[in-house]
Amino acid sequence: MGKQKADEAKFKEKVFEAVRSIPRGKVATYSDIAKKAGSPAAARAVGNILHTNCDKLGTPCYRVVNSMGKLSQNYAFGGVEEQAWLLECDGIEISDFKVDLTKYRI
DNA sequence: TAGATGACTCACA
DNA sequence: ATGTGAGCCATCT
Repeated sequence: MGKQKADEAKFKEKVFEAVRSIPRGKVATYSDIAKKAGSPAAARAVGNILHTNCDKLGTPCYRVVNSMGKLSQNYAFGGVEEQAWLLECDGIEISDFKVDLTKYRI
């Protein structure tokens, strides 16, 4: 029967799945991921989950940016420089550590 | 167990 | 247009 813990774990899994589902050359916002995970208001939780896991090998968390298209301000992966580099590798143009959501947002 | 934290977002002044 | 405040959800201590 539905345990609360299982539900939370599922949310986390969904978040990762959503992040992994971001096509190459595109980016998504925390709100978008949260929406896909089933909780449109869990943008904050999404960031925490990615931070706790930071599974950059299986989950391209570098394709996740905030609503302003700006990269993580806090310590992530190894610095926004790393994230910007990875995004550029995907063909996304970065300007002042920001991406054009009108162009690259899913 | 409850309280505080944070890779966010929106609304208002 | 810029700055501040409150809301929301999962994780950590």
